[in-house]
Amino acid sequence: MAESDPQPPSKGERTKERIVAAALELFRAHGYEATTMRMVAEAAGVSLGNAYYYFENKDLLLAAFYREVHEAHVAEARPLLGKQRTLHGRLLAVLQSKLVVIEPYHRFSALMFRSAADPESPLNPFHPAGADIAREGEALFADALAGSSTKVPKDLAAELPSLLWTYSMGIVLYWIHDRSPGHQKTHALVERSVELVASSIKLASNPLLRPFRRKVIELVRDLRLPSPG
Amino acid sequence: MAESDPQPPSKGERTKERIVAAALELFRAHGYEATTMRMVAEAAGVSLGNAYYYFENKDLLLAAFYREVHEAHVAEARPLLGKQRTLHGRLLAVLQSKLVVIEPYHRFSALMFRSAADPESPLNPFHPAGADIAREGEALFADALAGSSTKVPKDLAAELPSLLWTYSMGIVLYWIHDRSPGHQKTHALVERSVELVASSIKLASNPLLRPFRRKVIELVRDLRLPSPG
DNA sequence: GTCTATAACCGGATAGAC
DNA sequence: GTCTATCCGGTTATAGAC
Repeated sequence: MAESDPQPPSKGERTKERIVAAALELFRAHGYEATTMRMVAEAAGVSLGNAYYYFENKDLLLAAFYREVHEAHVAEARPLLGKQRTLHGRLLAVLQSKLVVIEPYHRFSALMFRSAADPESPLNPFHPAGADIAREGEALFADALAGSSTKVPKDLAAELPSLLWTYSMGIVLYWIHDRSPGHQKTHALVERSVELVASSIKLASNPLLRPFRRKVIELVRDLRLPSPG
Repeated sequence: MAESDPQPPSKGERTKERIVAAALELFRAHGYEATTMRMVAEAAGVSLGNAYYYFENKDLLLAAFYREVHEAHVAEARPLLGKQRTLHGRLLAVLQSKLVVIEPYHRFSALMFRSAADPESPLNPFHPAGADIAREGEALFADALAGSSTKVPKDLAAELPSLLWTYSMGIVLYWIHDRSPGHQKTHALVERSVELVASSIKLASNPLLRPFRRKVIELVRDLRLPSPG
């Protein structure tokens, strides 16, 4: 997204692009498991071995897919953020747009978590290949926060983006298991939990709770796991 | 554990037992991925096809493994609970004993999450095969709570076991990604977060926070996803 | 009908030639 | 960079034994 490519794409780059495109289309049509590397290779017009030359394993293709989903989320959320000034409204915009964007992929979104939880997987936020998306996700929450009318103490503001991103991952995990029609339970969860989160953030500024707040912030700060960047 | 088996084990039951035993030993020695079904079958003295007669898939063997780990956890935690009366001390006992028990399996514990996040997997808490362990985990926290000197309002007490269990899963997820020597970061997280959790529970009884507390409790109660039981 | 075995399938991944 | 051939392991089909 933020890349500028002055060079024309080399042959290899174009082949790689074809493979990604084929994979994304097949993932959308059949889901991840049902899409075989052989299918991807054939659809891209390359041999199986050649596909593996570009993508060490199938998960890395999935990472490309998640990048696309993430970018669709940003594209969906930005304009909505333009219309909201309250913290509550802005968080709601980010989360609801997320649900809208991922909705078509419910059947295989579990994979995101399968991989996100696995330290070896390129999709987990502590793996180089997955770290970008996680950081950009945090950036979106940083925006939501920065543009809001709610004043947040500095020390808290520094930690909130990653906390909110973690919270949003929790929502997605709930959504994955949500079998209610139209995933209405998840939508209810978003509406109601966003309210609580927004209240909590305001509550956290209350002087009475200051010692407690400090402890939480210090905990989060001290124990953040190193990212591979 | 709570089963009484008046019948002597049938031939099939003994075979099944041999397969589990072989699998657990191999898992411990080589990890999950490196253990093939063919190895398990051979170690158990049965054919590959026969192993699949007893265990539809490899994940179900892993479920047996997690059951064993869970029971070791209970065995470790119970006596410690006998010595602690404060909520803080009791929660600490449950969580620290958990870390002790799972320590040998760090390299392949990620699998628990891979599966726990996957709605199709027998290991996730919403799947019948995994639900037992989750419920027993909650029961352990219910005990920790019930035996403590801290008074907890009834409505909160009803929700706390599952909330605490979820919290403990969060700790395990952190532990999985923790690369610090001796997983000292996770130990620090446990010590410090238990303190915060215990304070939060006390805080939640504060009349000033009552409306907030009610909202959280109602949210949790209304949006609990149905378990397959 | 409960159990066991052999052979095969399928798909992710790799080796090595061109 | 690209291919073909092959490996390897989870899983299944199926036939027969107890």
